Amino acid sequence: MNLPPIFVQKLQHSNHLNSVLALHPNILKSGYLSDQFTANHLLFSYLKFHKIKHAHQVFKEMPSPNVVSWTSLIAGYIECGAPEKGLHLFETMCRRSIVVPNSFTYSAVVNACSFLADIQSGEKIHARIERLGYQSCVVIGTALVNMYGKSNDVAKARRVFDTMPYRNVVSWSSVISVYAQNALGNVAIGLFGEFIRTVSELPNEFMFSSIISACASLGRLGTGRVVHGAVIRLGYANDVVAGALVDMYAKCGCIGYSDKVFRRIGKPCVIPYTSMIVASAKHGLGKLSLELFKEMLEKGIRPNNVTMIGVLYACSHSGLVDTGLDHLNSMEAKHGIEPNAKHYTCIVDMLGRVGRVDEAYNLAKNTPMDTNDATLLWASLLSASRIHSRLDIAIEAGQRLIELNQQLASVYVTMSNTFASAGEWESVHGLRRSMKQQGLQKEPGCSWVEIKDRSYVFYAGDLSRCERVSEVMSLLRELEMRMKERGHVSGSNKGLVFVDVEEEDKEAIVGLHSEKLALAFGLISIPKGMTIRVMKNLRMCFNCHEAFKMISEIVDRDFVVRDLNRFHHFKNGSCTCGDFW
DNA sequence: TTAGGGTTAG
Repeated sequence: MNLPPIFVQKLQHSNHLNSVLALHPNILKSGYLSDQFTANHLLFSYLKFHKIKHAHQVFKEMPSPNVVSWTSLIAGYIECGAPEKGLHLFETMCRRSIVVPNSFTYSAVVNACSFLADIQSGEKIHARIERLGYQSCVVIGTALVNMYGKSNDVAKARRVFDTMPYRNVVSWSSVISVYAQNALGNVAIGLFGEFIRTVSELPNEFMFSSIISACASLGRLGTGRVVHGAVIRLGYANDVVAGALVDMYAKCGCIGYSDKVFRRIGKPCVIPYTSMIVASAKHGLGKLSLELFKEMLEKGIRPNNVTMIGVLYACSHSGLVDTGLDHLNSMEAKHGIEPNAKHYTCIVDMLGRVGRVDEAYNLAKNTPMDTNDATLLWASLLSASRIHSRLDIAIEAGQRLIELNQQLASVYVTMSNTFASAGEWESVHGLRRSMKQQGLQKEPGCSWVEIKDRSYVFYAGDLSRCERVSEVMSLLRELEMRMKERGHVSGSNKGLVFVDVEEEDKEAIVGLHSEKLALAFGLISIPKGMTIRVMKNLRMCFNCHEAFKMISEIVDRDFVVRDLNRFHHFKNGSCTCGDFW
């Protein structure tokens, strides 16, 4: 039996960076850096400890790095969060033409393009992969599916997947996550079913996480519970799946289940904590969010920038303005997290809600950001300005959004509504003309809810497509009556009336009703990219937690989904488990 | 004989 060289054995058994650091000069002195196998092990040992500079030093010290050395270093740069450097290194490798990239190199490079969402480079590399015939490699195919998905080109991702000669559970997970991440949860769920029916492999944690996330975005509680059952039966219990479940139950209105799932995690890491912080915040339980945040800090779990978004979001949605400002101002000193545009957007939103529109505006003006962040921030400020009748700031926010060329139809509608509430009809008509000239049409707001495997869809301003209209209307009347009893009159409807510029004469309040209804059933659908509208109108009218309490008094218990039969799909009819908990 | 693909929270 051939044993690996002695240094390699030692490197393989190094569990601490110090032992690698100690071996390095010995390897150098003994001349073993010219042995590619040993040098590559040294390089890789540094990468295991995320020491990219040390790894690069080894690479430079090697007299003749081979394809493994180049590929390891490229992958190392991607791993440590510098994919652009990985890509640059690949270009150098090709330019020098001494070492030829292989399939391992190409999979790493495609991965770099995924992280950068750089579809231009990705497509060029894809073309080279095809020329070289590497496209039939399952790892490269899967990496390409992921790359197109991360660049939001779902069609191309699917085309690659469909032409793969061999696919495994990783390839299926990848294509399912592409749909889940691109607001096409129904397709993701359909593909999951196809995988279960046609592939003999079992789904794994990656696949389950994506599918649970798809259920969350669609508000598909029934499917989500069935998937949860499968997760339990297959014994999967990692933080990522648990975090996805916490999020799914919260988005489906079941914060109690979120809490149960969360509390069953032995040692939750930062992600489930963040899920639970956000979940509580969305249900109006800001104080619980802050308690959870304190708890995780006490356990020594370090928050990241998303956790801080959750904390600020919690303050914002529970009116804890001063606490929110304190967290913003201390997050860098206390947790080493520099506030970014998303954090400032939470704060602008928080100030805007309580009517501190000038402060919100000053903050918005002075925050540097990219187009996506700017769109969220100015849209939030526009909405707050409308609610608080600040025509001056609404005009500026609207202009900024028009300059950004984002959400134009929404901007025109909100601006028009703001002018309408101020009685400035000339401007309202001007905006309507402008919309017509540009051919802008606002897509109607849409909410949906899944009850016993059936989806009920509600369009703003249009009840004709809504099933069970009379039941819906009677529930709404009762809900509104109770809201009024509890003081949720919401400023003589000023902030609540939803006027569609194209349909101004219709009964405008209907649009709002349909959205309230989705909440009434305890289910808020939040597909990526579509969310905000639904939430925005809701949040202006009442506190979600309060609503859930009221709804549980009104809604028939029959609406709770208890059917777990679809377990059978996963276990050939041998399921006997009737209780999730 | 070292190196490669898929997940969650905003």
